[in-house]
Amino acid sequence: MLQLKVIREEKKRIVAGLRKRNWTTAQIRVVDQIIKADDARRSTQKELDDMLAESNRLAKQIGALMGQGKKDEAEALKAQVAQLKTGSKELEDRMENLRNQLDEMLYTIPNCPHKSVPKGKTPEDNKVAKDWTKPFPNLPDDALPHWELAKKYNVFDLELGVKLTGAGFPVYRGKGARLQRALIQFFLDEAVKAGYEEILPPHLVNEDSARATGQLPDKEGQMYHCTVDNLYLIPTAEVPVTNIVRDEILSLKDLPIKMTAYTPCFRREAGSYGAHVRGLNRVHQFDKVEIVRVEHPNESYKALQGMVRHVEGIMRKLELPYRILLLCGGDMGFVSAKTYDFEVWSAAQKRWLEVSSVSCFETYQSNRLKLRFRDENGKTELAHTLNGSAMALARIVAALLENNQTPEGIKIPKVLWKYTGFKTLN
RNA sequence: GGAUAGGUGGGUGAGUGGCUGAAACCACCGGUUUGCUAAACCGACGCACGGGUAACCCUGUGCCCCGGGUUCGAAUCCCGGCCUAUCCGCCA
Repeated sequence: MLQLKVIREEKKRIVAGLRKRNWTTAQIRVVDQIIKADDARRSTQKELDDMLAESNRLAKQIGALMGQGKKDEAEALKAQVAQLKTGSKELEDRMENLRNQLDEMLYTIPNCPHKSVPKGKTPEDNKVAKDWTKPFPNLPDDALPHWELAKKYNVFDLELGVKLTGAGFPVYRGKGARLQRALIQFFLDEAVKAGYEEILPPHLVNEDSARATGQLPDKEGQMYHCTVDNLYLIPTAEVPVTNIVRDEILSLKDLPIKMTAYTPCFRREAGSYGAHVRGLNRVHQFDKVEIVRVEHPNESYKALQGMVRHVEGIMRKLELPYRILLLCGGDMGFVSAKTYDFEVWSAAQKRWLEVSSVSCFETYQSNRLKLRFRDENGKTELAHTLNGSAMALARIVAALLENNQTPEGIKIPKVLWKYTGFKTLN
C-alpha cells in the first residue's frame, strides 16, 4: 500500500496517478477522506498520549508515596488514575477504529503510475516499446496448434491430468518433460549468469507471507488454500522469495539484492474458463523462473531496464518472435508503478501470448513488507522492489511447439541442445 | 500424533512487580592511536507513531512472540493463542 506520508505530502502527484488509472473524481475523493481520517487519528493519539503520560506520572508518584508510608495521599491519587484509565480505554477504542478505517481506505488505493506510464484504458492502449520487425515464422496451412502437436509428439497430456487431478494440470511426458526441465535449467543459468542468487524456496507459504506480498486479502480466491494447516500454495515464486526480506532493515552495502527462483506456480484461475484457454494458454499449475530485486530508490528504474534487457536476451536466444509492451495506466496491475509485458507470437494460433511481466513496485510492496534500508544519513527508508518472470514456462512451450513445427518434428533452439540432449522433438 | 522445554534489542544472554527500553559481552558504526593489517582505547548503538513551524535536535506514547486479564504500576504474575527446539511414535 501507499505510505500515508506520501499521500499527504504529494497529494497532487497521487491524484494525477489515479486519474491515469482512470479513476473518476468521485472515486478520487477517498484521498481527502484518508487525510481527514488521519488528522483525526493524529489528534486522538495526541490526546491519548497526554492522558497516558499523566497516568504514568501519577503511578510513579504513588510508588514514591507508598515508600514514604503516606498511604492516604496515595489512595487519593489512585482514584485519579482510575479515572484517567476509563478515559484512555475509550480513546484507545476510537484509535483502533480510526486505524482500521484508514487501512481499509488505503488498501483501495493502487500504486501511483510512474510518470513515463502512458495514459489509456484497455490493452489496446498499451504502448509497443519494441516490436518484432522480422517476418513471423512461415507455417504451412496445415500447421497445428500446440495442443494438437502435444498429442502428435506426446509432449504433454491434459486428459491424463484430468484423471490425476483435474482440468488445467498438464502431465508432461518423455521429451516434453525433458524440454520442460531443459527450459527451467536454461532460465536459471541465465539468471545466475546475470548475478542473481539462486533460491529454492518452499512452495507453500503461511498467511503472514501471503499478506505481506498482497495476495491476501486482495486475491484470496486466486490461491489454493490448505485449510488444515492454513498454508497457501504459491501462485508465483515472488511470494516466498520477496518474503525473504520481510521485516528487514538492510544497510546500503546490502543493495542491490538480486534473487532468482524456479518454482511451480499454482493458480485457481476461478471463473476464467472459455475462449483462449485451450492447451497451455491458461493452466492451474505451470513452471516459472522468477527474478526479484531489492533496490535503492535512485536505482530502481535503471534496474527495471536491466531486467527488461535480461528477459529480452532470453527471448533472442530462444529465437522466438516477441514484442515488448509498456502497459498503460488502465491495464497495469494494482501494485505496480510501471510494467513491461513480454509477448511471444504464437504462430499457429496467430496471437500474442503473454510470457513475462516485469514490474517496478517502488515502495508499494516494501511498505507492507516492512522492507527498509538505512540511507546515507542513517535514516530508515523503504526500499524499492521489482520482479519479473524470466520466464513462464507453459506458454513458452506452446510457442516453441507451434513456431518450430516441421514435417520432421519440433526444432529445438540451439541454445537448449545441451540441456535437452536432442535437437528435434519427434 | 504424544511428552517436555522455551520464546528479551543484529547475535549470545541477564533481568527481586516501580530506579529496566532493558545489564554484560560480541558484531556493526564513528573517533583516537598506528607505516599497513591487527590490537588497544573512547564514543554512539532498537523500532513505530505523535508533538515542539522544516532540518539538526528536544520531547510524549507504545512495543521484551501475539491477544486478553490482575495491579496505582507488568518483560516480570494469571488466562488464551501462535511459533520453535528436544525426545518418543510414524515415515521419504
